[in-house]
Amino acid sequence: MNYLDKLNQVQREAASETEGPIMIIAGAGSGKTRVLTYRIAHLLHKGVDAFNILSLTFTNKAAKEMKDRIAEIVGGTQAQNIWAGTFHSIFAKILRFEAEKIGFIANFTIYDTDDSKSLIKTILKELGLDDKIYKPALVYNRISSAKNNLISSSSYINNKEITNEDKLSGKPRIGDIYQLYQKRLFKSSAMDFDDLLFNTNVLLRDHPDVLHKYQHKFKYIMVDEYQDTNYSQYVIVKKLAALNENLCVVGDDAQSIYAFRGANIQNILNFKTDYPDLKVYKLEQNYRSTKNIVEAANDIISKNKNQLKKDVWTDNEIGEKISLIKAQTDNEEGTQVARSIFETKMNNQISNGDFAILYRTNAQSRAMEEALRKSGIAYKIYGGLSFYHRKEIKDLLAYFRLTINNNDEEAFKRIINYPARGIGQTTQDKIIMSAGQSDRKIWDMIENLNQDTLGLNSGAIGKVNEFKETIKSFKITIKNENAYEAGHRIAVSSGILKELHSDKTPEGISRHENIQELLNGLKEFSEKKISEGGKGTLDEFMEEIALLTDSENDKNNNEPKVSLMTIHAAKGLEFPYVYIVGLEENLFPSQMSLNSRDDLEEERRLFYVAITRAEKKATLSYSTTRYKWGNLAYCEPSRFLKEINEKYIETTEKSKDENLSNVKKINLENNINKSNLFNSGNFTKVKKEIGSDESSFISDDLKILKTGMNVEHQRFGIGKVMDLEGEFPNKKATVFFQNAGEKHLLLQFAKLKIID
DNA sequence: ATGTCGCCGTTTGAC
DNA sequence: ACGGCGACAT
Repeated sequence: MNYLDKLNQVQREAASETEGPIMIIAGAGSGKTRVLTYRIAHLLHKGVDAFNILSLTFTNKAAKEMKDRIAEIVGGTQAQNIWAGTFHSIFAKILRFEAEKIGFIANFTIYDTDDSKSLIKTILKELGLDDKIYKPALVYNRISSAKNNLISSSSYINNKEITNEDKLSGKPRIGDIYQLYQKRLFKSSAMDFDDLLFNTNVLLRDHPDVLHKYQHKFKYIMVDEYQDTNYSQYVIVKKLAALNENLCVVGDDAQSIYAFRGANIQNILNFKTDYPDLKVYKLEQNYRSTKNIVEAANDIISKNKNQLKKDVWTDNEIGEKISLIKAQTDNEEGTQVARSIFETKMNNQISNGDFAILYRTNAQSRAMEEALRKSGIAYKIYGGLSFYHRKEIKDLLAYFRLTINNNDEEAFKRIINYPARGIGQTTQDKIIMSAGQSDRKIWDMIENLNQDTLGLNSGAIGKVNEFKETIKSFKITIKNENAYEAGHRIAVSSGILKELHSDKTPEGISRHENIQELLNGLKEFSEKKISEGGKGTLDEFMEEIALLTDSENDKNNNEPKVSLMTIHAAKGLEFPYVYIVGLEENLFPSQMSLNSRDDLEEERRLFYVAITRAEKKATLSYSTTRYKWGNLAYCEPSRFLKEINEKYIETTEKSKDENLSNVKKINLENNINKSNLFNSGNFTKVKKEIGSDESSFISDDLKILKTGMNVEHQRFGIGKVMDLEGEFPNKKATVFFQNAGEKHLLLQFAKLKIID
């Protein structure tokens, strides 16, 4: 049987049109992965060498799955030779290979976001800038977005428009920070995530021979999720494809959800201008979901102004309507979702693996997790604080990093005094600051401490020298031993294992277990590499894990589990039953997105992505209250709920009763009784709600307060009471409080002092 | 130099 | 609720 027979007409055309520039606009669930897979299989079948194919995917997991499926179709091991992976991993590989061309060493370190922010903090300290004004996260974003638009630090500083913006926002020195930041990265032989793309651009721009080499190598290029590429990625692709122009991009503007990190929807829209003889295919038939889901999703996305015309439809059954769950608290939301999963599972005889719970922010996972655990439902959380971001793991990895790359400043800072070896802040500052202000690299300083005039006492010098010798001995270790042996030795000799072993708190034990797990991972890695005829060194291990994300690190555990993840992480995945939780204003859509139409439209696309993950049924839920920053917050149902036509939503007697528009709001102004027992200057008490452990306002408390009253809040200081609103019959109420031009929602009464 | 306490800001998303 | 950080004590 011909493998192309498994595709519909348009899919087949798109898959078999192998030459020239092609754009595939693929609606949700329209089988784009399938098309890409068959397209590559088709190329191989036609005799194209696997080494000439470059496939850029959104996750490494997607790349791996694609390779496996291609191998199934065409057979043989050729599929493994395809260059497939994320932009970051593919170009990191190329950059290591070509490192010396741009002045780097091949085993440069890749800084993650934490490292980058930490470096920014160091620089702020050196420049004497206030990190309250120059918030590291903000500075990082600013630098990141410059890099993603291929603006170097010098062009940043020379760009009037940009520097004016910074001046207006009261942060005129961001350009200087950027410049210093790059200098420090370079001195540390390190690149951050954005540098992997930026420096690839530098490499291809300044070294025509290298460009030619890869243009010839990558005769066929495919880019998945093209709507989420940024300018820097766009230029790379454009350059690489310039010779053969066998470029196929696949995307869906309706699923563009990464504008916040520089993704540029224009990349799709401009594609036609770049390639006039472009062929465009639209995949509009959805194979994934029921009619109900497809139509509801269309309904949602139609509220967006900016989009390409597309008509997604399906031949599938009508299916079940969307259910709505209303809860009183975030914990109850979890309980109801867990109960619904349990019931659905029983009624349909299906497994945990058929369910996913999707949320807007990682913080929401907690309530879901608890409820599932109580119900005895197996689950797995994807994303969040990934394994490799845990402190203890980063600590041990920092030893690996510093051993491999002695100039890795962030790794150095992390472990120079961990476990404690008597090298205090003062000593560290002297070393790092003077290395920072001179042109010398960290390791150069360390190697020549004795002759230095850093003003260190002999005790400190001795201790640092001891540390230096330790790292030097590790260098020999990693040359002679495989990743596991070396890793284990370092974990022991560094004192990390001992340090954690002596910590008998539950956290300490868990940290110790994590280290053991990392060592197990090293063992697996070494054994696998050795069985493949390689060495399985620690260097290789570090290269592989630097760009891994948690979802790609899936343990091959066969027990089916409910998947918990953010909607962003769910991109590209599908599940029979999908629960989208926390559909509340200021949560989804996120509060941060309410300022601009573009941001709100991105949130709406995110909702679209969420709902189109569902095959059989989508369930939406929201809660009327939720803990936020340890306080109870009152929540309104999300505007997105109202945007779905009611005909797609299941209305039971119960939910009719609690209809969205029915959320009662009573202004308590007229309920306030002036002749209350209240005495000025007192702290009111936290009242307990019956049947729950929440502390919150109840209407009796509210009788004391009146709009316009001056009150002192422990956190926010002195301000005025602005609004009082409550919801009966729950007798809960919300107090808005204004001070210093900011409006706060007060959630806890405990620390409120009434002044007059 | 190290450890403890209380205050502060934090949370959109992630290669 | 929680982690990071500065202030302060040991």
